[in-house]
Amino acid sequence: MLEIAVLGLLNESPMHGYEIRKRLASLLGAFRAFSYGSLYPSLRRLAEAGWISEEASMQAPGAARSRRGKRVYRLTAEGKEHLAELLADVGPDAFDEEGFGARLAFFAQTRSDIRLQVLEGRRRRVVEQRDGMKSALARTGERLDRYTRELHEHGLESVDREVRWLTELIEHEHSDASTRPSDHPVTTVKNSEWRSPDGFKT
Amino acid sequence: MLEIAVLGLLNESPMHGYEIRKRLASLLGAFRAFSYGSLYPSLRRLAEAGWISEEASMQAPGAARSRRGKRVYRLTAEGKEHLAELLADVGPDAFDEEGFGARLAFFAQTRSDIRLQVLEGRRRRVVEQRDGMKSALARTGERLDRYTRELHEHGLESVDREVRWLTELIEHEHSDASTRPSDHPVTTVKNSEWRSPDGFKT
DNA sequence: GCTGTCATGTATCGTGCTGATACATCGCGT
DNA sequence: ACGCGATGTATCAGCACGATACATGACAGC
Repeated sequence: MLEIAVLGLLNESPMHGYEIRKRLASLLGAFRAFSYGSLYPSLRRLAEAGWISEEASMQAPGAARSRRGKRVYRLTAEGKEHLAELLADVGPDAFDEEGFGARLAFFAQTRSDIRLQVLEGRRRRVVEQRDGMKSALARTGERLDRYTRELHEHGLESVDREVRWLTELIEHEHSDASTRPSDHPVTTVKNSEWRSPDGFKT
Repeated sequence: MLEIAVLGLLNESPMHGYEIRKRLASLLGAFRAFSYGSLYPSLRRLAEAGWISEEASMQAPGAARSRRGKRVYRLTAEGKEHLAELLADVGPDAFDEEGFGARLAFFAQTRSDIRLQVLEGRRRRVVEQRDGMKSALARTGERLDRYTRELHEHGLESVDREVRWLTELIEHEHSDASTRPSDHPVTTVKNSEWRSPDGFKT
């Protein structure tokens, strides 16, 4: 989601559109690279909503490295508030690829308990996906030709890797949270993977 | 790319839009799942281009007015030709995530030398991406906060895994070609099990 | 027999992103 | 003096998504 990414970036410092895109690319890595065709309309929407302000940047000859840009975008007070709400909103959007990546990129600005909720929600989602893929592969795996099966197996392994990665992140988060009370970083992961065989009701 | 996926599917047998979507989802796995909002317009485009034909499969006594009939889509001769061109076109589009996945899903219908070109082109692309990520991580890795670095490292490992996967596929392709220098030319896959256009429960 | 609800089936619409394209200026090497 | 790559803003057609609407057959439970 561009909205959260732009606001998160502008929370660190005001920027030009061009710089936003560069920082975005390096921040999200190959994960996602937005184009100007979506960035500029998004900036306009955010400005109309009042989350950011749009100032023409004057030329300061001797001053800092204020390059000769045309428009500088800055997070407003409302925008700061809105960003906090977005980062703290642990709805379904926070768990899909896009939303999770955007939130993870700004975890440094996120409360610890929210971080945990996001990680666990994402993990729940990916586990669900993995199990679906696994059973689909078990059902139809024999009938697939070699290449399609390879594609599915590679995808399954990727998702499986993501589950393990998220598990590590969660464990690390737990051990971080318990640096004070206990000297043992290994906190027992309770509630580990109770899998109801037929559905997902709490 | 929906175009190649739809044509590839219809090359096996005629289908309804609904079934196309289901088969597409199971064929591409979690790799990609197109929605009706893109599928139906795509079917219309393909029909206008003449690659597929659109037949109303009305059944039952038609006293019912205001009834939406089922539509069966079938690959035309031109469509078959066009599909062959698409599968054999080893342009840049064949090497990005979308194009490669669509082509791989129909590798069984693809010539062996084209398969190799697609695999090697994709591998070249992914290696390039991996090296870019690796050097970017080496340059800025120390300055990143823990979460962003985790995101980048996980992404790098994923891409690295894909490189190794592609390498294995390529090696296997080579050994296949050498163990079977000129085998009996497997022509069109005769499907012994045919699905009727009206429902697909076997 | 009546009702709910699930799978099947076709279709559209608003919103948003991509890739291409178009400008323009700056810094720098040659 | 000249080009050329990086900086910088902006638009557009095409395509995909997610939500939504409508409709029918099957099948279970009351």
